[in-house]
Amino acid sequence: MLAAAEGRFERVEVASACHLVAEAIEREILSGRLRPGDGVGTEAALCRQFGVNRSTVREAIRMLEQGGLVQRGGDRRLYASLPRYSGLSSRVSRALILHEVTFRELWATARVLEIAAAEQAAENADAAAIAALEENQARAEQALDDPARLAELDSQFHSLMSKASRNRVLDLAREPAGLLFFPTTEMICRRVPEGAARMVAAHRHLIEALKARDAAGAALWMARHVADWRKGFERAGRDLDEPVERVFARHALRAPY
Amino acid sequence: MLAAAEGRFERVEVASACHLVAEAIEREILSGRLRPGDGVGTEAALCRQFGVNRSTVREAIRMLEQGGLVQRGGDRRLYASLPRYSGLSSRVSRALILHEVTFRELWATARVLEIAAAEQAAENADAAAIAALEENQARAEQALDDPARLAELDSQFHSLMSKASRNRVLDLAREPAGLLFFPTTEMICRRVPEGAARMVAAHRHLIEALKARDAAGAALWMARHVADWRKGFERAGRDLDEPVERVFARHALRAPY
DNA sequence: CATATCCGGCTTGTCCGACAAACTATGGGT
DNA sequence: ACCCATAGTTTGTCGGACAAGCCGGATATG
Repeated sequence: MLAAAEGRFERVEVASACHLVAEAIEREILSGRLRPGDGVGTEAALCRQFGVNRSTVREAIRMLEQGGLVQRGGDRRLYASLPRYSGLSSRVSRALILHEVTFRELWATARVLEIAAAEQAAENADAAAIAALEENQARAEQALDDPARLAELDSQFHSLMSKASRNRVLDLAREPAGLLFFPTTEMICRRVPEGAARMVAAHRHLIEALKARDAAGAALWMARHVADWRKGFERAGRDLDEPVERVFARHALRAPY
Repeated sequence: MLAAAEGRFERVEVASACHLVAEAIEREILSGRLRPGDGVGTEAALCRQFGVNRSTVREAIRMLEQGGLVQRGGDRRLYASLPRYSGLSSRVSRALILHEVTFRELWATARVLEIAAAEQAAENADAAAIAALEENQARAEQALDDPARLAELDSQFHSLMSKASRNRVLDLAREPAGLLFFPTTEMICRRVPEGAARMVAAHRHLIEALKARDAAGAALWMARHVADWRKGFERAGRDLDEPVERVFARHALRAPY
């Protein structure tokens, strides 16, 4: 049994050496004294500084590594680093799957996030971002009869749209849901023949709205696009209240850091 | 220098033993063969099964522990577990701070997420959730002249609202932004005298909208509430394009797992 | 018989020392 | 100035060790 946390007292702070070491290094980075890209020092040096064994230091490093605060360079050396968005997103996706959230929850959340991304992209997208979207669109038009490729391109389209919003908070909030949509979109394209055409049409209108700096138009077309996804999902005979399948963990599982 | 990832070839998969061990255990949990709460086995047992040294197993465990897939019980034994939302949120918040996102990004994202939470809470809140919000409101009305307490209650109010939406995806997407708002709200309450009154008034209207199952009303009042935050922020002489301060890391840093 | 106590085993956290493989740097030869 | 070999560093892993905490069972005691 896990220890019950039933009020009254706070858990007493029993900190093991490796946690203390990890926290010390973490503080150094969070406070800015260690800047991303700086070397953290060799394991032996850390042993000397903290006065603990190398095994202990290595356990601490493993923890920080998972948190993305520290990274091994190509030369295997330790460098302070910024937590990568992608790693965090896949971890959040994983958590969502394990908590068996339903497609309804996923869809309702993705809906507002995607619409917001489209709106803000219409306001903030630069030429490069729009060019990237158009290239994606060109590829999608070549792949109308390849559901797997199309689903991947759709996923990428939304990711590019989110980046185009130049809002990193929004981008990070959106990505976990995006990761979970990807596999389902493929299923929908496979089962609903007209889905592919509607998808690229919506993407086309979205790109036009971005070029025209038309936030309302972008929001409108994104709303339609997301509504289409839901209709396709239901037309494929699926129930929105199903939990997201465990199988999809494979996509979210890929390479955390 | 960090290794450049300059196209052409994918990184060759060079997996160290401890990563392989971690991935093996991770797969076991993601696939459902190990269910949350199940014991994972002692370190010695894992050594025997994988045929590696205990140090290696321990490094693998540290990684999984950080990911929340595995937890030490009160008896220090290893149990499979669900990643806790709170741990993930604080980590995302930390990443946002380190990436020096601006208040503008934060606000624009929180805006849509909070409004969506209010709408969905109006549709889905049960009696218990509404009662929790009312208790929070009662306390806030007692604390009108205590900015720190008020800011904490506001943060809690929005968290409760998000839980009331019964949408776990939305809740998880919203929380990181919420964690970063908390310290700033305190500053605003301190500098803008009328802020506190407007805040509890908005909360009151939100609760009424929830009781009336009035999604549009809830969205409207939440929009006003969030707009107020922004006005207060600007009236306090702050610029939306400032990055979120590092100092706030203290709040986001607390107890990851 | 019920209870209290003690002891031994198991498990974790940490330490020590060791070694192969990969990488760096240094210096020598051309 | 350039190339190569050699020595030194650093990481990843290993094997073994020990103290401290927890558990269960055996034992002593009322």
